[in-house]
Amino acid sequence: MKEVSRKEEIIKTAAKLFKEKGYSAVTMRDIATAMGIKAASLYNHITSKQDILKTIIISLAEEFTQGMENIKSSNVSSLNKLKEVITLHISITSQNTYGMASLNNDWMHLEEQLPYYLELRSNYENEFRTILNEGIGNKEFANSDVEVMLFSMLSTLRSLYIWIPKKDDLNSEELSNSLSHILINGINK
Amino acid sequence: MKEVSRKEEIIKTAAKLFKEKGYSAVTMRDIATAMGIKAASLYNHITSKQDILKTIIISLAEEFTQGMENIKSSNVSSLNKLKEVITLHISITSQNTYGMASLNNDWMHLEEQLPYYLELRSNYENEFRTILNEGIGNKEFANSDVEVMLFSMLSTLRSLYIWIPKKDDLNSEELSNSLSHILINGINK
DNA sequence: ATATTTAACTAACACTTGTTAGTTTGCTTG
DNA sequence: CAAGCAAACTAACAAGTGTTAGTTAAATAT
Repeated sequence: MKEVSRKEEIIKTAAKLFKEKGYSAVTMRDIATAMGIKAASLYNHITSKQDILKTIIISLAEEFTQGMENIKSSNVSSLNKLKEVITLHISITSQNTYGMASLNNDWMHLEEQLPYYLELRSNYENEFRTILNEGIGNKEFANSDVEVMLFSMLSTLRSLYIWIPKKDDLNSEELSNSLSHILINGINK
Repeated sequence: MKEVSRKEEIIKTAAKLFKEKGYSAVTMRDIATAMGIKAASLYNHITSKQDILKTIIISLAEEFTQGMENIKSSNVSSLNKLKEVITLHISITSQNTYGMASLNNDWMHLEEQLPYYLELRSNYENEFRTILNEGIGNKEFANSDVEVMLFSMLSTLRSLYIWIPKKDDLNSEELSNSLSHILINGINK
C-alpha cells in the first residue's frame, strides 16, 4: 500500500550512515537520531542491526547474480557481454550507492549469511572470468593475464559507488560508454 | 630501543586485524589477545587506539606523497611517469598490505589528522591528474575523459592490497609490467 | 463508537568499550 | 648486591552498546 515502508526508510538511512562510517561504527542510536526517533522505536520495524546489514547486502548480491545470469544466457559476442557487465554495475550502483558501500566494505560482518554471500561472489567472479577467457579464446581480447584483467576491471567497477555520486551530472549511458572504452582500449594513443 | 620495536609489533598486529574487520570492529582486547598479553599492557607502548590508526595511515600517506614528488621531478615521458606511479603503488602495497587496508577503508576514523590526510590525498590525486593531462597534451595518451581515466586507474591501484597477498608467487616487476600493460593498452586485441 | 493497528515513547538490562591506576616480575647495569 | 627499568599483570571505571519490556497516543477499520 504505502509507497515506501517505514522499514525501507530505516534501511535506507542505515545504508547512508554505513557508507559514511562503516557498519561497526554506526550505532542504533545514530540511525534513530537520523530518523528523528529513539533507538528502541527502530525495533517496531526491524529485528536487529545485523538484519539491516543482511538485507542491504544480500539483496544487492542477488541483483548482481541475476544480472550476470541474464548476460550469460544472452547470445552476443564476448565483447558485448563485457559491455553489458559494465552497464550492469553502473545501473545497480547508480540506484543504490549507499548499499554498494556496505556490500564492498562490510560484507565480513555478515554472520549466518556470510557463506551464502561468499558463494554468490565467487560464482559471479567465475562467470566474469569465463567471459574473459572466451573472449581470449575467440581472439576478441588480447592474450594477457586473465587474472590481472579480471582484477583490474572488478576493482574499477567495485569502486563506482565512490565515484558516481560525485558525477551525477553525467548520465548512465555516457558513463557506460566512456568507462567501457577505457577499460577495453586503455589510455594509449 | 626495544620499546620502539615492541610498539611496531603492536602496530603491525593491529593493522592485520584492522584489515580483517575494520578499525571500529577491532577492540584493544582483540589486539592484546593476538599478541598474547592483556589489553592494559598495550598502554605501556602506545598512547591510544586512535594513535595506532594515525601512525599506520599517515606514514603510508606520506610515503605516497614522497614517491609522487620524486616522479614529478624526474625528467621522463608522461608514459614513463605513469609506469613509475604504478610501480610506486605496487612497491608500497607489497611492503604493507595490512596498512593499505586501513588507509583505504578507515581514513574517515582519523580525528585531528583527518584534514591533513585529506590534503595529502587531494594533492596526490592532483599530481596524478597532471601526469595524465600532460600525456594527453603531448599526444602520448588518447584524448579520453581524464576523470574516467584517473578514476579507473586509481581504483585498480588502491585495490592492490586485496589482490597482492593472494598472488605472492608473482614478483613485483612482473606484476608491474602486466598491470601497466593492461591499464595502458586495455584488453583489446 | 469501539476495536485494532501502527509507531512512537520511557526505562532498564547485561555486556562491551577504551582507558587509568597501581602493582609485580625479571632482566640489565652501576 | 642494589637500583633502575621495561613490560607484563589485576582491578576497576565511566561511557556506550544492542536489545527487551511495557506503555501511550493517534490513525484506521469494523
